[in-house]
Amino acid sequence: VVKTAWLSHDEQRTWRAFLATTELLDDAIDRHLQSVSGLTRTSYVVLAVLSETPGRALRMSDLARQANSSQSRLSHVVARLEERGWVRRQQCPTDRRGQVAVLTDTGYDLLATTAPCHVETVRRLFFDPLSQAQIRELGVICRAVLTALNPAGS
Amino acid sequence: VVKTAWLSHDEQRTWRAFLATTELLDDAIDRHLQSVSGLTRTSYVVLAVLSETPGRALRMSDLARQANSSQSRLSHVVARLEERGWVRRQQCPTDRRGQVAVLTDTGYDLLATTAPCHVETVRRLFFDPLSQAQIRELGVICRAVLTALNPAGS
DNA sequence: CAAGATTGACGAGTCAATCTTC
DNA sequence: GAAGATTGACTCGTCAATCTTG
Repeated sequence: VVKTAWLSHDEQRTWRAFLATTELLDDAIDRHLQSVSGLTRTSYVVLAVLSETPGRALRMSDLARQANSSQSRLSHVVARLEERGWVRRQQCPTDRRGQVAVLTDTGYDLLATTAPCHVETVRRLFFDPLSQAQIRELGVICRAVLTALNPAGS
Repeated sequence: VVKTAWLSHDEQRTWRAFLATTELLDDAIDRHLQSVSGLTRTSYVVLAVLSETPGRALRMSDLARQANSSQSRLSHVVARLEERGWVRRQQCPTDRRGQVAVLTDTGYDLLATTAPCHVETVRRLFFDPLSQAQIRELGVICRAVLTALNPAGS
């Protein structure tokens, strides 16, 4: 019954390995981030993106794009981050529809504390098992999939 | 402040690309599965694993391992699948603590209908942008990460 | 009417607690 | 006491509806 353009043997194996890897890796990283900082992967990425932006501020829609998040997801996340005082929202001066999310000093401090620990986990779980060449090749592969996924480009 | 064993340039680029790829790919696949079958990626994988097992039945803990899921997650998922009549639970004959999840005929039919469509999506989003060599190399890379992630092996 | 952003209800996953059997 | 499995409360993300400004 299941035969319409089925996967080849290599594809099947790769797909299974990819699924398992992303699932287990995501779970492990989520658990670690949660335990050391109370942050979700999503909220960590939001803080990280803000911290790298000049002025540590971004419009909600730009932030959503750069954090690979939907607008509604971002709204919820930022609302939670604001409750805890890590982010603040302001009216956008040039567009009255817009809101600008600003990383607070407290938020920056939290990120500065969390980041090294997080990076260490990423390195241990993800990079240590790979060679330099594999890391570069994986980058090429991901960007190829990304380009196809996101015709608009980022 | 953020300088403890930071990532190299290549690592940074690869990590960002990997994050974006998995996030966007997962979202796209979830949305597609949901729209054509009402299934989650998790529940789809559960049904798929069962369908490939002789007897279309597995103990909960084995099913959890093979579906890369926690026990509690699996309990919730199977409860939902059972409500809709796609899976049924039975006492394990050899261990009175155990439960066996069994794929029903209705569940199998649903999977048989959904699978080709899902595979088509996976092929289009994931495999089409990649060469044969890249697919094999990605498999090698994922298995290397997996091995490090899961010392017990599966 | 389209774009930016938010909200509320609902579905799904996590954690800790619990129950049963080994 | 540990393993198999479940449950309930809580958090997070999605979708559709809504509101406001362009």
